[in-house]
Amino acid sequence: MDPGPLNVGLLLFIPYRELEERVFAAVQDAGYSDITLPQARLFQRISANGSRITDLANRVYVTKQTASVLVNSLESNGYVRRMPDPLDARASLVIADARGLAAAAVAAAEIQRIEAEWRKALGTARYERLVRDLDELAKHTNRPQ
Amino acid sequence: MDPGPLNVGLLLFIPYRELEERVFAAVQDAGYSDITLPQARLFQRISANGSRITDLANRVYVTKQTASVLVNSLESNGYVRRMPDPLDARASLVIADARGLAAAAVAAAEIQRIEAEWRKALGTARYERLVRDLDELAKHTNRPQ
DNA sequence: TAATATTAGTTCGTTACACTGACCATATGC
DNA sequence: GCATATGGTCAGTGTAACGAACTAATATTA
Repeated sequence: MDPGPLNVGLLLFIPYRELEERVFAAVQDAGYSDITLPQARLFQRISANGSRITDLANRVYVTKQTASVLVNSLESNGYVRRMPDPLDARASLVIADARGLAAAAVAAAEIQRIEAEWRKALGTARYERLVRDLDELAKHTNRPQ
Repeated sequence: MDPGPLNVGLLLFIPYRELEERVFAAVQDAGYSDITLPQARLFQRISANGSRITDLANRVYVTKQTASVLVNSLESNGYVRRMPDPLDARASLVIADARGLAAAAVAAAEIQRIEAEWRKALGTARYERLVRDLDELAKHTNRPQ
């Protein structure tokens, strides 16, 4: 049952998905059980000063229709709110609301825990280097981040 | 519109998803338009000597019911076939079929192209090091790979 | 400044996906 | 031999994904 050598995509995917799974479980266990994984994936891409639907859609790789639906759900449950974009009356800015900020704190704490594990597994220097290289690679993609 | 500093999860996600998107588009453009992204994600985890539904479900992070549905679709379109598992009469092995192998070749070619770009962007030594470190990190997760 | 084209976002309708629960068949342990 | 665990499917439901069509506001250009 040897799956064969893993390509780069899978090598990126495996730790990514492991982290996501653990963080999402931590958030759920902390009482935020009315958020789904696709909603959480969108939520974490919202910037502190608010993000437009279209930007979120691009970051998450979904259509703006889908992003709109996800934001509606998040809004219904108090994770985010919409505010008018002062620069463009067509647009609105999605911004984290109280419940969203509280959930984000739980997520951040779990990420810290996982990073500590990974540092231990690879050694601090090697881990820090990995993060820097990933950052460089992410910059190289021409996506809106 | 500064999204703030990106956590490790996102740093892994961004290049992963970029690669996936490009590979999937290449496969579609090559005429394999009857495969969906979730199906392709499962397909690429099938080992050369066949994989069980349960193993695929674990690798892809879906339930075995979902994996079963995805395999059915892939089977209908000639990407995979099921064969009985000689070691366990309850199980069956999912294995790539002709159309699946042809599509996989297209995917592999596109991955090579992307890796060449990434090597160029980071420098060969740094890129090879990154891949090794990712491999180490993937090994550290206790998931079935 | 009036006509035209773009862009931001929503609504509608449809399909695929993902989950839980329940179930059958085979294996395994005592 | 009987209880229990495991591999897989079936049924039912809700969410998420898409394309197409639409409204409203902004840019563009004549």
